[in-house]
Amino acid sequence: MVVRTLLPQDNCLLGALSPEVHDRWGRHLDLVALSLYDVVYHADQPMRYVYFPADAIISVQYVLSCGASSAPMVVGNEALLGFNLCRAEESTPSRSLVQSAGYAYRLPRRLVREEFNRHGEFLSLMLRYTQVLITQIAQAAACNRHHSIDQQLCRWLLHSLDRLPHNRLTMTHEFISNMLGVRREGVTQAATKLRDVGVISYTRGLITVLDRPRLERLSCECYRAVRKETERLLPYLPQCQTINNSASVPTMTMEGSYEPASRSA
Amino acid sequence: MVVRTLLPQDNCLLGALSPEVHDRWGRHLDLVALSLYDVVYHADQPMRYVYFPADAIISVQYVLSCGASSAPMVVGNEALLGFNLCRAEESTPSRSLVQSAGYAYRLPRRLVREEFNRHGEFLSLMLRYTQVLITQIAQAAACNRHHSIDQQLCRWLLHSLDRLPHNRLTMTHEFISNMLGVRREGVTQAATKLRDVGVISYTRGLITVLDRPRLERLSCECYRAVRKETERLLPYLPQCQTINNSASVPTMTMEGSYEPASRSA
DNA sequence: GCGATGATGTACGCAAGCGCACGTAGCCCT
DNA sequence: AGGGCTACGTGCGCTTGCGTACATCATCGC
Repeated sequence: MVVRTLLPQDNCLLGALSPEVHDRWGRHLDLVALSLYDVVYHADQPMRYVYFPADAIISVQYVLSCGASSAPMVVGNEALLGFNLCRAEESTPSRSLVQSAGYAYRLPRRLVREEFNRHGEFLSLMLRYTQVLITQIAQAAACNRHHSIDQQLCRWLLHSLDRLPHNRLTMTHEFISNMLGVRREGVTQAATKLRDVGVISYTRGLITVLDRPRLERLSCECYRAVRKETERLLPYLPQCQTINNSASVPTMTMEGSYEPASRSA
Repeated sequence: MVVRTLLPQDNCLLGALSPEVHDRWGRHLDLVALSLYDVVYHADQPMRYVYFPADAIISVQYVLSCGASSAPMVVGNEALLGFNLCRAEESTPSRSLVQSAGYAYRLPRRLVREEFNRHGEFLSLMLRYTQVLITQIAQAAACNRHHSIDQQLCRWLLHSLDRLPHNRLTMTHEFISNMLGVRREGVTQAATKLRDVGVISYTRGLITVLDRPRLERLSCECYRAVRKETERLLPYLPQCQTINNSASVPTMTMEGSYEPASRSA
């Protein structure tokens, strides 16, 4: 078995920072292992560290008092988690949990705060990333309102896929349903359709994407909108090797059994 | 007729800035009139100015290609619009339009950019406001998913009310339906229920809130969650005079005809 | 191997909200 | 004053997704 050594550069944002910043942060930067469903931040609890995912994925949830929740944001190795405010060890009303197990670099928030006060490249990157985040959340909100579960599943799979180096998603239907704020059965039905036409395959808790170009065409515009904004504002990201822009057709309708029609045409 | 002279201090955020900042901005700060439904920023168009609403309200919409839209954010005199990135005259994929006519102070974005580079109090405020914005959007997303139109209407009315000095909302059902991303008829039905129990009254395009405490009790938790986070992070805001915390009951169910039940209990 | 556990498949009734259609009634303009 | 525009009211059939219930099936630990 090959064990690859992780480096800070595995987080794209860390990799984009200058040697000066790394000099200041180096010995405070810890590599920590994150297990599936670990809760990185509890709602309204102080946040002591900032996390830069290397190969883990973390999603941020807003939980309602009835227990229902949606995950309007997802963070992988393209950015960081917990920079909010950076003024004190403040909290947010959201909860963050590990969506895909892996490693992340951890840094005391104090250092990030100090870096802010130097107002250099890091601040610039944070402002850009904030804009990406807002787009991500708002587009997801519009998507929830107007698109079918089928389409939302495609979007979710693609956003997750973009943050992984392979095409296997370790997540159950149950988990996805929590993230999208829908029923588990709804996810199962949508996933079944995707499997029946050969776009994905899956077994217990493991989804394998077989035909990503097609998945992109089956997704609604929301995936591309977020992706476009991300690429525009975070130029330090490596181009995703699996994306292809061959499809000039914005959305695709499957022949026969599967038609992921929008709810409000 | 009494014409009150508007001052920069009518925008709370402008009012919270130090005299030094005002010295730098003073002669560049223009008072502009905004008419209902004016589009302040078109999607993907360069943003040349930053707006500080005095008594206008502006909502930010994410529009889908099918024409459907939701307004995940609302900005009144508590903050500003268009500070995103502040690095260049960049654009966003969202559209911003005037939800309530009035005046706003306008400033070339260049000056805001320069203020950022001084990284002082203004930056601090912006980071806090960013956090509020994210909460506002994400909570609205969760609300869209899990709460009824009845509840969402209450939330919308309250958020709008918080940004006005009186209790009259100049908006049609049609407009609200666009903001919430639902049908016009759905808004009419929800509004009728609220009127029947005496919480609001309305005529063509004008809604008057008669019983705000009750409106708050009829709203879902989402209004309070956003408000709480706003007050925590933007301490420069004046306390809303109309709010009362008398209700320890988190949600209220009307006797008889009206029961704004959550969609997923 | 084999049961326990947990993930997935499927069905049925129900309610919210949608699309559509059309009726009604303020308000403005001439 | 009256006509027209626009906003509001209301009903009907339909679809999506929800809640519930239960069946199947893969994996894991023993």
